[in-house]
Amino acid sequence: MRIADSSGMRPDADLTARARIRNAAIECFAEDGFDASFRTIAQRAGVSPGLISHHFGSKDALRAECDAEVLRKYTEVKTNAVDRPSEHLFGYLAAPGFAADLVVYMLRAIHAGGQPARDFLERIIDDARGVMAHGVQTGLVRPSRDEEARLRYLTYLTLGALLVQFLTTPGVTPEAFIASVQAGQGDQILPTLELFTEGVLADRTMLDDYVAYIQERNEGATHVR
Amino acid sequence: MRIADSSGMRPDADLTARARIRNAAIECFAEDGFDASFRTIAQRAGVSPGLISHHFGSKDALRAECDAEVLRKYTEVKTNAVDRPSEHLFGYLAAPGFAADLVVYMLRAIHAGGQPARDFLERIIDDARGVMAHGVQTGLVRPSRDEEARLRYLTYLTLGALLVQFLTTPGVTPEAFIASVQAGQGDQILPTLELFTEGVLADRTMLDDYVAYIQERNEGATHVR
DNA sequence: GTCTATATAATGATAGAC
DNA sequence: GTCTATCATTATATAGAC
Repeated sequence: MRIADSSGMRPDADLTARARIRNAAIECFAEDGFDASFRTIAQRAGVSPGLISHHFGSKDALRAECDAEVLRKYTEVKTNAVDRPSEHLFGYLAAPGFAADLVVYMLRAIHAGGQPARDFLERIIDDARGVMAHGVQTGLVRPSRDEEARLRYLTYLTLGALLVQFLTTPGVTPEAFIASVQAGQGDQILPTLELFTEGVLADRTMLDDYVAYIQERNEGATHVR
Repeated sequence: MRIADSSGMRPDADLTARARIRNAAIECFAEDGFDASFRTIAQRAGVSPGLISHHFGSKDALRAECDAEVLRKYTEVKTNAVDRPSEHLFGYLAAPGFAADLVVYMLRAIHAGGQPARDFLERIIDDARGVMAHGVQTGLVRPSRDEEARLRYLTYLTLGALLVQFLTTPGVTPEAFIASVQAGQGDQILPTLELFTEGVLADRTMLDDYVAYIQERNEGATHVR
């Protein structure tokens, strides 16, 4: 079986121009956002701007293919990361800035809003669902009174914090940003561990009162029925 | 003393065209983002597009004035909210969607990135600093091992969650979005109280280990000096 | 398949009449 | 101060040559 880019080399040369354009667009979108122009993308792919329109028809169509490709590679990286390290894994992760481009592309997709943002968000929540369920099962994570609501809210929080920091970091490349996140930028490890271990509120009354209120409300609703 | 818009009425009529343009721009920027065109803004202000250039010179200059005005009104609303309700207060909060425009404008500023995003972020953190310090002082909020780092991280989290939800809510007006947030959209009250009261991790070992590591590192550094 | 050249639309900014 | 008309730029998309 022959796999196109199983080596660690830059897979530019033996790809069709169409695929090169798509990959260049993913990089440009990650670096500059989705208002990256055809000229920029064409230059990176080594083709003329007109060829992009010729192959993809419209910018929306180009972006749709990029979205799909990013999700596909994201799935690939994730499943490879769960399994034991295979030969496949290194080909992707060794390429400098590749996983970074994936993550930053998804941030850009959320940033741009619209239906694609919702699709990516749901996909991220789906993945987090498995991680959280596993954490609860192994006893690492507390059970929640509403697992689904917690899952979504925690995703909003963590994804949003990443986005805010990305947007307010001046002129950073995807690789540099992801590297700084992995290094625990700005002393965030301690506050993260504090919040996730101890919370921030000093006593339980607000939570307990609200839980009691919810229970009363539900009992009342059951009564009516 | 005569105050221009002390009444509860729409303050359009007796404002100069320049001020009407600025206010219209703030509304347009909040609703459509900063790529709202001069034509859109001019239409809302009831003037011609050319007049915007004539008064403000450039779009950046217009936005700078809008930023300043939003920050000014934000300060005004905040200080009025802290003091007892005065006559001034109602004039602003009664106007439908006014506080909403302020909040959403700031979200848009973060969203657009660059130096203005950093300015607004720092301003929000500054305000949160007082709130957190007060919470710790009254015993409502746990003290942190690094108050400043926690402050910043909590701001990233909460502001980011707001931004992600705003970006992934289809075609929502500023007023509707803020209203849904105030109503506790999507069952977020419970997970928020859970997280802030109990955290999510089941035991303390990760936090305790990290705190011990930090202390060792600091002692080592002190030794070297 | 690929390029060059061009059409078309929208934007911010400018000039001059009133 | 305000408007109309226009310019210059940029973007995507298209047409036709090679």
